[in-house]
Amino acid sequence: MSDIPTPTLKRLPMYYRELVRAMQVGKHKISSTELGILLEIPSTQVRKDLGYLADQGRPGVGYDVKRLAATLEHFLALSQPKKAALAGVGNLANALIHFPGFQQYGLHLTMLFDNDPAKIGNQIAGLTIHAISDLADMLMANKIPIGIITTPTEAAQQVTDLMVAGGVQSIWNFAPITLKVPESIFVVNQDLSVELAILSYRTAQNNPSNQ
Amino acid sequence: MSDIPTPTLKRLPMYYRELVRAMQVGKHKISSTELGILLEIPSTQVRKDLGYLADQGRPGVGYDVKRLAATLEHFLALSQPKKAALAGVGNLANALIHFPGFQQYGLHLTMLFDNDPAKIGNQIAGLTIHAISDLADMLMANKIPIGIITTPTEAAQQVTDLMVAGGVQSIWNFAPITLKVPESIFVVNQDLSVELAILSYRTAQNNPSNQ
DNA sequence: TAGATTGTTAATCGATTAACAATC
DNA sequence: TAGATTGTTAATCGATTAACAATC
Repeated sequence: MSDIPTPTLKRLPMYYRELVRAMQVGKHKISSTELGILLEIPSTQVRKDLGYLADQGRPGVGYDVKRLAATLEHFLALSQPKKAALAGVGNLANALIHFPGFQQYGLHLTMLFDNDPAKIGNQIAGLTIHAISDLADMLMANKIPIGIITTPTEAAQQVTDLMVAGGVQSIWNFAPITLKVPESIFVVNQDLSVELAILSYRTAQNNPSNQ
Repeated sequence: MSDIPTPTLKRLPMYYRELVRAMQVGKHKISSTELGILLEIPSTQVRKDLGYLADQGRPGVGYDVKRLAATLEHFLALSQPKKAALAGVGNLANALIHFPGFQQYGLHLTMLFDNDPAKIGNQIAGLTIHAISDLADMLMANKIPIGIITTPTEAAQQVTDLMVAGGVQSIWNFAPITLKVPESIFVVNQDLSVELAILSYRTAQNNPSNQ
């Protein structure tokens, strides 16, 4: 779809983050070397990455902090409001509902779903919890483009199918399962246990046998 | 340190996950093609990845599910208990404390820290919340190899320094910041807002102007 | 002008994929 | 034996890094 390399795409939000920070301390110009030091990335790669954007630095001077931040904000569509619905209202959902990053990145969590009768009808942070059986219809009716899955693994595929039927374009999946979706749907897998396993491996490596 | 490629390392826990699932349904043998279909990975890559392990498949037959699972469990050190301490007891911490993956992957959350006097001394899931000022000493005294950072961004570097002083070997960082640590410390950055930004970008791509 | 820094081309590096002989 | 599947070598692909002329 796009021809920007995935590794580059993942670094763009990090540049954005540092630019926002630079703005906050009143910095006007920043060089690829400075950005590189902040993020532990070679300056060549910073320049290459930023080359994918419409913005341009000035030789001998660097990049205009404010303008580059605005370019990234636009490129990543961060200020374009995007509605999201979440299914599976447990502890993780609760953390996400209160996650400040959502507002910051233009995601508006507007609907919650669960299949536990004890939860349906309750409110969290001003949002009512609806029945999973209403998911597809409500998503369709409200044109929600993003689904977030924080259900148990067993329910994840079924909920995915409902979200797809409801017309979502992207899914943020926290369940440890490879979801089957039509090709046009974009899925971000956020499987915390993959990271846990790597942490386990690296820690044991330093520490071959004990504790 | 190790010579296993990072992309391979990230796929190993996924193979493990599917093997556990296969065991649960009583499957004894599995081929690289089957694993590949489950995870949407070419079978060649599956074989290449599994080639880094001590286990061997049998031509014409496939891999022994139980044995391969055990090999992975050992390789990733999942059954080797590893103590972890967490700093910053907010909503995200609460989700992690109740995350079932921890037990499953051998991580034992044994200590919580916060600097809010209203929280210090309280218990969550049987764990007492301690003062940040005690962090380094308590980690050192209890030989905790893993630190988890769920503090606000502003506190993350300071808490990191204390964890490093306390002797941790690995850090799981949920704050959106590139931590400065000695080279020997392994850091997993779990910045949810990076994924949010990518979700924002891909969703807007499908949907150039609205919602 | 001298020094700094960009954008970009070419070289390098490393991971993925294709192909296939060996094995069950 | 015929069919299936492995492990591995070689080819391909794509990302990172080095180098440097152009620009401020």
